[in-house]
Amino acid sequence: MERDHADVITPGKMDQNDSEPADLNKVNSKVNSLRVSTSRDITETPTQKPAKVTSSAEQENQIREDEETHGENAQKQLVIYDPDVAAAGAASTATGKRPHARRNSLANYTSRAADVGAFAVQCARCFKWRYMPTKEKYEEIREHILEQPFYCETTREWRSDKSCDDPPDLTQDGSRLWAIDKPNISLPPPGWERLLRIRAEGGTKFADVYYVTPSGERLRSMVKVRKYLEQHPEYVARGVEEAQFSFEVPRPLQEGYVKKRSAPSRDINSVSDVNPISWAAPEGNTDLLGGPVPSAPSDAAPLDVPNGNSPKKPKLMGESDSVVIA
DNA sequence: GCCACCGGTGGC
DNA sequence: GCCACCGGTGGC
Repeated sequence: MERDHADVITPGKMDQNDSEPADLNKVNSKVNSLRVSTSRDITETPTQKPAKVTSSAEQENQIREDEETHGENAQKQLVIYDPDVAAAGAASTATGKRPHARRNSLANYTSRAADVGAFAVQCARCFKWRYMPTKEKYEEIREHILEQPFYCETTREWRSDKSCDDPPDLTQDGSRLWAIDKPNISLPPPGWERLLRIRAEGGTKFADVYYVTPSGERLRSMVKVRKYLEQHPEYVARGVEEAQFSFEVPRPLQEGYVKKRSAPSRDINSVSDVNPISWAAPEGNTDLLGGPVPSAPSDAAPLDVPNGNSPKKPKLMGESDSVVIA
């Protein structure tokens, strides 16, 4: 295949010395530096099955089924995006005028797009979510997630030392925006960065991917990458190749986050919709994530802050969001 | 003027 | 219907 170039970086044991749960603080600080303005009213109809809890055996079967059905692993790696300040966003958009401000200072985040706040990966065994200490580590794991499933013990690599017996690092409550990432995306070449920008709610797209070249240029399509490499053969000489780039974006779990394209021509059929199946219940696959999440006791998800006053009722995933598995 | 962000669309 | 790609533009 074209994506086997695992030797590009092979950090093998790249252990950044993030020990301890301080890792999470790290993640947090990242989060805090980027705000989101999405006014994601949770108008989600709670029609989804409320996270049925099944035996792990059942789940494994479920997983297997899904794997066969969808040809994808059941274990999803996630990009989590913290829409805290939802209220702020709502305020600015309520005026009807374009709040086309760019965030920079975290003080005035009237912006819409934002960076991903934190990354988590689901254990293939217990299905609990584990924070990734850094985006880089996340990307490493994602690159081979299909062949090398992630387990809680993997957190040893950054000395987090979680096991399946430990409570989850976080659960899918309504306090964040969750998105399912695509598996096996190649690491960016050394010196390059893959940038994921989440768009504001209600737009026509969920996110954008940019590659930042070592010299700081931003490339936003394969066409541009190709062109760039042509003009900079030195990178090619050093082994940079197109296969190392992917502009795939995650999918939001929150249905309706992205506006559907309005039908170009009114077709009598489509006008009265009639076809709720077409995307109301996509993939027909709604329980994976809702699985085993142990009712997340008080394990105070490190990221939820602003909504500290929200109902502390442990909402299981699927309860407020319809789970859309990519 | 630059660029981050968004919308639109053509091709699959 | 999705998504790769690109044009437009508001805010700086």
